[in-house]
Amino acid sequence: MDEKYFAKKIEAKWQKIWSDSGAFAAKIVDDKPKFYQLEMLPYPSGNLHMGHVRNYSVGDAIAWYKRLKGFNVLHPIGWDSFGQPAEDAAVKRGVNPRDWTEENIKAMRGQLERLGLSYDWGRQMFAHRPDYYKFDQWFFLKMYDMGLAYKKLTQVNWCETDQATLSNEQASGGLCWRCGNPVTKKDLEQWFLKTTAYADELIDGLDELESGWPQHVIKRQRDWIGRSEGAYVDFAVGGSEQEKIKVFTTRIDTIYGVNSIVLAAEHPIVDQYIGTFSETVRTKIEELRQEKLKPTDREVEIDKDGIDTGLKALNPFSGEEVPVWVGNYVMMEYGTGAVMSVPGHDERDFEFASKFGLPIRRVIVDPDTPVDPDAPVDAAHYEKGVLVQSGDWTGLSSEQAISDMTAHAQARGFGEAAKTYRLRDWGISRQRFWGSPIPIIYCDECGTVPEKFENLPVELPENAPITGTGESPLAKVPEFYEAECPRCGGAARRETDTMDTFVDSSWYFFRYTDHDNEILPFAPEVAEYWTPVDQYIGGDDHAVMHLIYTRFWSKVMRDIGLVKFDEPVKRLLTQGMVVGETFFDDSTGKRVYHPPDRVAVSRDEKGKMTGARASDGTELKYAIERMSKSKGNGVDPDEMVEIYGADASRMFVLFAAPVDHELVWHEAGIEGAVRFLQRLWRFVGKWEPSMAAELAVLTTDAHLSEAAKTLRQKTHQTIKRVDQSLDTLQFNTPVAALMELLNSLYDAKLEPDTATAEEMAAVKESITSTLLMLAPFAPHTAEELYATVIGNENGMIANGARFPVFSEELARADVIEIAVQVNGKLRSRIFASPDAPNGTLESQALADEKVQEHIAGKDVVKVIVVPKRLVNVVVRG
RNA sequence: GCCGAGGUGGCGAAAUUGGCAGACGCACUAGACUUAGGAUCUAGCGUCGAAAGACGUGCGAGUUCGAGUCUCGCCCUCGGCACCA
Repeated sequence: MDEKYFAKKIEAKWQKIWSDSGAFAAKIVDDKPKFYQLEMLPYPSGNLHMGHVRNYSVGDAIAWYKRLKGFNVLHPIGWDSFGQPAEDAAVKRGVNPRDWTEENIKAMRGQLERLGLSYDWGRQMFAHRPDYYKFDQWFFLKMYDMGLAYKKLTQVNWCETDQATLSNEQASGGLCWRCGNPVTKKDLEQWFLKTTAYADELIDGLDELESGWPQHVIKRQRDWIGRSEGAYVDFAVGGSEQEKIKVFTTRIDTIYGVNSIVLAAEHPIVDQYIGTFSETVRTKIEELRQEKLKPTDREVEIDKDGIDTGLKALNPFSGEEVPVWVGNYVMMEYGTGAVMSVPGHDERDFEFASKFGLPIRRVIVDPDTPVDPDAPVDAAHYEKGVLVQSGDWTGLSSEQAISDMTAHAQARGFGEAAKTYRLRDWGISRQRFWGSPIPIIYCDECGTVPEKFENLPVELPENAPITGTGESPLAKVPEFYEAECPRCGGAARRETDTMDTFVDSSWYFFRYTDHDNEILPFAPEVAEYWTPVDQYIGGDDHAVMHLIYTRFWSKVMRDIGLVKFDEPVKRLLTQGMVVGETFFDDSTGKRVYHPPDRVAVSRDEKGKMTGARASDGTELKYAIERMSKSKGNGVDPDEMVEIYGADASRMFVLFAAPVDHELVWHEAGIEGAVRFLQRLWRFVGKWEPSMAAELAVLTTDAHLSEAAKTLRQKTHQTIKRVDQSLDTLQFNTPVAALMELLNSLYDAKLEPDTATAEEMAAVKESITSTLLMLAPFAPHTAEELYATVIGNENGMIANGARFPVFSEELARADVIEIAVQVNGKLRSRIFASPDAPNGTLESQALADEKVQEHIAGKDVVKVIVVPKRLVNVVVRG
């Protein structure tokens, strides 16, 4: 072996060996349990960033660990290769999106390969290739048949910057998920997938995921679906029996407090009666409608606004007539677009009523603090309580009233129990070229007709005029849109919108199991072996986008009969962001990343940074920001691999912070990982010549020197720690444990030329264990050294090596240190056997010199002994 | 405003789940080796103190023989949501 650790050389060597031998190609086998390890697939932008490196290093560590633990591991990778950046590139540089994408994939695959990730490259999927998107279309047609895909005219979320439609999930928070700019609304006809059909299942299924998914993701999904239980109540309007306004309320118990009905400006009743409204009212309504189209500014609280239409509605409970208003705070998209306004018990209604001087009545009181029901209402009291001024229901508790009044409304036919959801159907139409065409044809004779399954895929044309102005480029390509009606054979027009790229990622990981199937997206029996995904890893920015869509898709696949389970991902891990240190010039805002040659950092004697200057002497400020090219604080993974090696880069990323924490990239930190690998390399190099020969296998009761015995104990303690950590998805602590073990190997102070045969065997056992445990973090180095130590060139994978087995007996120390406290304060330490009886420990502690000093002249009240840990002497006086 | 997560050395963090706070690493300090060091090795490194020792996990209380960990109250930071009836 080389004297020096030369990362590039061994990395290239092992990458070739793995690739040539098909080491990571997955096959269905009977004699091992399967493990499906998956990471969120990359968008082929052309450049890998450190976030990818983190994501994939974690995934690879698990894949390696599971392989060494005897699992049959499937660890695939593919490309989320449809999407807007390809079109942006086409607009900006006139390149063909397809060529641009293919080239990027090639470049990024190279980057991934240089990291030595253990993927089964043979199973790659490419979203932009017809053999894949054919099945997006296949699924679409299935959903169309099932009534789960439909078209309607609605206000869609529209991003002016990107000139693109967004789903609700992609416009969450009123900001575009891609560019972060505020979202506006636009009227557009578009195709929807009925995610709401599975709303209850999507929410209830979260219970099953509690044990394997991060809590915050579950919480966000639950909030996003936003189920709320209450009742619909009909208010007759315009003095007619037939015309009704249906409201949704969760507080039917407050219905005697209704002072008005408030409608969203877009409510159909408004249009129906618009002719009867005064000019002033019509103008105001138009104004309110326009306001809603504007982008939402989150910082500014919107003032309540509205107008009395002059219409009257009848409260079916009280028989009271109340005015019908239009209000800007009522959303057409939620509930029924109409609310019963109860200012006494709802904050928003209170604000509205206060502003317009509408009457406010109290109908709920707190039974414990009696108030005069007629006293003026100072604020909205939304707490539940006991009903007052509520006809026959007066005196009931809110809970009782809710159930009784709902039943009453139902019996009389003017209401019913209802559930509403915040979740809305998924709008998938995109006026884009670079996506999967929606397989629908419009025929003048037959109307909307689905394409025939046998005509799939509906292929994208070679070229289209891409302008980035918001219309679908496909609408300008006659060869594409001119079609034959699948029903009557007449001339017809093809749908020119393409699907949201989130469609591709909703089912891609099933395709890996059977990636070249031409008939079906995948064969159910093949998927049955590999799926569901055992461990999924990605950023939590997808908590409500991709991760809701893919759950929805699985439920549809189950109903089609492709899979048998409800939830596609058993365990989910969300890794934290990788952020960069930036130095910037406060006056110009110009940012500089921190390679030491460009920024001079001054520190005090403790190492704390006191200031920073650019090379020209300007004083710089320090900040931590999301890594990005525009901020100039990005780190190029290729450069890291070039300088430090893939193993050190990967190891550092795992070691530097817990996976779910944000990771601040410090160039210096990576050197620690390099030093560790070099130290290990030197140690193995020193011992390797004497270990090439077969050494005796150590038995459990081998008679060992003190040094060798201690080493063996440490080795086994480390095996336990590393095994447990990896099993519970911790990666920083096992790396630390391996560093400790290497420190112990050095501390043992054994030398090859003086060591006994037993000591040599103990060192060898320790080293082999270290290398096997290192493989998940630094596989190339581990393989290379392992091959050297065991004298077999093929390495771990080829030899079917297994994770070292922990032995409780060997991990146990003969003598352990036990803390001795007096009144809870640490006073001394004693040494004892780990299984010394409590009585022995007690008397040993009491006899201790320092303890004696502290208890002299006092009464020993009691002595608490915690086996293997401490003795606490409690004294008084 | 509502919901969630979290405050531990100069920094990233550990802490066997109520039992020796600060493992491991970075940075820093001193020394050795060296033609050289941004290599390697040795030692030091929570605060105060010469030492003995005292204090120390955001702040204040409580439970306990014992609290970073449990309970209550407050402060701060970071995320998510935004009139969801």
